Amino acid sequence: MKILIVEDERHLADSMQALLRSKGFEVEAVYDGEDGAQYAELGIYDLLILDVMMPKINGYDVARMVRKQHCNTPILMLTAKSELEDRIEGLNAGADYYLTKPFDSRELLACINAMLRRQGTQVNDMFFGNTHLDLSTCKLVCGENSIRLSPKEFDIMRFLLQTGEKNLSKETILARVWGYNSEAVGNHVEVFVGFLRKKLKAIGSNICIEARRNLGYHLEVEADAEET
Amino acid sequence: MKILIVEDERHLADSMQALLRSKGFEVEAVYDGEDGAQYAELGIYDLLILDVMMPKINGYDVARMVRKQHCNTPILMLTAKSELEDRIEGLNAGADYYLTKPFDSRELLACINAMLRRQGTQVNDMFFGNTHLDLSTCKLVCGENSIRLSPKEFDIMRFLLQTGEKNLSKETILARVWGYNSEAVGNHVEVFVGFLRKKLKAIGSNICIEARRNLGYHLEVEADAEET
DNA sequence: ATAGAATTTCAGCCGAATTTCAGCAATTTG
DNA sequence: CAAATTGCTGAAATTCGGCTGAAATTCTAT
Repeated sequence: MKILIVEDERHLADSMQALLRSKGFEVEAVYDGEDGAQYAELGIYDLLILDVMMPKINGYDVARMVRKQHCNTPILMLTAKSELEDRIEGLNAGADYYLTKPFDSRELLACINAMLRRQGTQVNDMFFGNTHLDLSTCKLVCGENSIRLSPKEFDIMRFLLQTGEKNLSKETILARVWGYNSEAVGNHVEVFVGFLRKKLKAIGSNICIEARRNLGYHLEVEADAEET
Repeated sequence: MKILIVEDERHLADSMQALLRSKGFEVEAVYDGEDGAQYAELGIYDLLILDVMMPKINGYDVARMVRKQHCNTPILMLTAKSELEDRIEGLNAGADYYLTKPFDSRELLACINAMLRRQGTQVNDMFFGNTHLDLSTCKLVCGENSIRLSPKEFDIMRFLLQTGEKNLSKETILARVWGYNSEAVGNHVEVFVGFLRKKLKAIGSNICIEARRNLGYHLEVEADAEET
């Protein structure tokens, strides 16, 4: 579960980061709107926390930019301003929730949980076709059979399950699994997709990882009954 | 878009109902928690607006009951209480948003829109005749049949569907699909139009790609049996 | 240190997507 | 009607991204 914090008050950013880490989230933080927009648009986060008043680009505009990229990661907006107009502007800019500073950490957690719950980000197992991924043991399970996934295999499989039939580009997978600016290249993804396909087959899964040339990968249930 | 209001203050319920109706929503209202739970569990609404303090069953419990039925309609909770603990309880009970009374009608609309926006499965399809193009899977669909389009086929088909019956010149298609200054020539378009015609036929579509000598292409619905 | 697992690297292959082309069909023009 | 132009089509050729197996390297736990 990956969360991006965009907040220029270092102190607040750090304490939120610590709080969320302690709850088991992966957290990254950046400190101005420009970086925020750039990272957010990668589409690799499960949740964005945006401050409104920030250097370079304000939170409303970051939200609008992100939405314009057809990236619909849930957005929690934070602000010291509690004026009605601000809340409305935030929501209309694409935010999903609006929290006024100062806020209680329990409230932050409650609304983060509400948003993730809504987004359908699974906490236990993720299902697709006749198969599911056990998040606590990192195993792919299909009926009686199961097989262990290596860390990277697991990350990729989870990401694929999250987006299901929607397309995931290699670049997005690289950014999420190998990190924003790593050396890794497309072939890495190809190799791991190969590993996953082999393992899916080994347990008799009907999940296919389909490639769309130049676009990326997505899942499908093997049953293709479409011909002339 | 169907909304259920559960609110015991008649006056407020009525004015919300009027407001939302004026914005084009279908709205129903009930006036206590028991009715609320019963209606909500039908699972036919796109959004629930729940008051917290109500006769018979309070809003938190209605939310919990609804969620327990695996009904995950988005819930907007309304309350006069603005205490931290209440907000947290509401969110943890399954609410998606918490609005404090009295609220501004514009804020109500903004957050309803935000919730519906999130809920909305953004399935982008383009229709023509008996056929549609699924933009997320790049498939042409006609009734039970569907067929995958290659990237260039997809681009051209989408462009044609966009302009529909209006004429599209080969040059325009070349500029759009192959790029402003590419080597591609008219025959490229002809070949791909051929591919598309074959695929349209294969799925039993009634869409025709008609050519107008020296002008270009446009779509038409196949008009059978009208000859002399 | 060592075995075993996980990841990276790489070269060659494969096939879908695209391009090319030649010949035929249809339409227009003189 | 014949000539000229434009559009259609099937088949062959080409290209390029994605796939694969094997070897090399790095990581991890004992």
